Amino acid sequence: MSLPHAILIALLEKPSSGLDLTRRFDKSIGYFWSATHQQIYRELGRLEAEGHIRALPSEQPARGQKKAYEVLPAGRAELARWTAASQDPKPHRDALLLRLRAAAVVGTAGLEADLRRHLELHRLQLAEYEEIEKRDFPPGQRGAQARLQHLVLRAGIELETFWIQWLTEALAELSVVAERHDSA
Amino acid sequence: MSLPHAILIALLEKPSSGLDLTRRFDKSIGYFWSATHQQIYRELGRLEAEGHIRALPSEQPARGQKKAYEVLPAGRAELARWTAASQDPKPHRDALLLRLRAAAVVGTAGLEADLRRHLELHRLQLAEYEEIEKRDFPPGQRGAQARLQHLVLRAGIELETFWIQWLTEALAELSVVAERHDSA
DNA sequence: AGAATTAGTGCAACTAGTTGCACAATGCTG
DNA sequence: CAGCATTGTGCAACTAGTTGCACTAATTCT
Repeated sequence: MSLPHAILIALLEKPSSGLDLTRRFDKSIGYFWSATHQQIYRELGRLEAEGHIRALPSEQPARGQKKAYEVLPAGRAELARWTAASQDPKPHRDALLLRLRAAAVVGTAGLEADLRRHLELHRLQLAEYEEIEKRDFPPGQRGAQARLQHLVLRAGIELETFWIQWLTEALAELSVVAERHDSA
Repeated sequence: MSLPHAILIALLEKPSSGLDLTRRFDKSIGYFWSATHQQIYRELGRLEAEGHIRALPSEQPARGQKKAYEVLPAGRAELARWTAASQDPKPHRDALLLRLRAAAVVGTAGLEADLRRHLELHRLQLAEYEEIEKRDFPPGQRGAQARLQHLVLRAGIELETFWIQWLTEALAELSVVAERHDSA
């Protein structure tokens, strides 16, 4: 149940309309909590109904009209509560690892191409993160806020780095395994 | 849509009853694809209806009776198809990173304890993985099957190692940030 | 001016995963 | 042998996330 909180964070960082949020979820926020625009609109409705956010005053409340939201004190309080509350880690689910394990029983045919594709995707993602790091977190850090945000970004960078390294290794293993067919 | 495939893998590795599967999902398989026993029973029903698996012949088909399943050729074929098919990576969702980012706006109060708890959990998980590695993959590898399985396990080990390192860093940052209050 | 495109908001239906409970069979214990 | 815990299977209801479409308003194109 973290989507509403992700939205509160985004809105605290900068009041936005639904579409603005959607765009921001395709970037920074979405890197560790993704959401589609439908989820976002639905959740904005709920958050407003609960009094956690409100639409910024604007003349046109009609459909097809931009509507920006800001966080109310109650929303900020709820976010602080949630942030401090103890939470169990959610179980991971990684289809790629599952497929590797499947390959151990049904064979590796067809896997290589997709591993390469994933490798490429991770390379792109890493490049994007490093771009952000260079732009937003130049060496010689200051405020608490920046330090924490940088910490989160570094997690992203290091995770991508890990996957790139692991996928490279996996591709090497795969070619070894394919060469000598099977012998298990 | 990977749960049925995870079950097929588990059953190919060793035919099992629902409860056996549940237990195995709490161990090795569940490390990268978790599932509750209810999910498993439901999926077993579906897989049987589709002709991908079948219940091993046994005298007592009554309730409260062990019922073991094995994979049929159609199931194996489906698993091979799925393994080879190209799949887009699912978006990540990590509440802990989200909370760190929230802390940048609403303050870090109360976070530390939970970070420590997560650190401890990852340490335990890592120890468990390393135990498995020592037991099942002694140096001097052979078959293709073992190599691939080891590769997957190493991903787990390295991910846990990453989190331990990152959380340690995060705790250090947190204490720095807390000391000098805020200055952003 | 009318047509096509784009920006913005939203509903409805579906799929996957979670939670809470029910109930039968077996074995253990007083 | 009666009661109780454990093992094993399963249904029902709920929550979160996904997919597909609909509709309005503003903008650009001819």
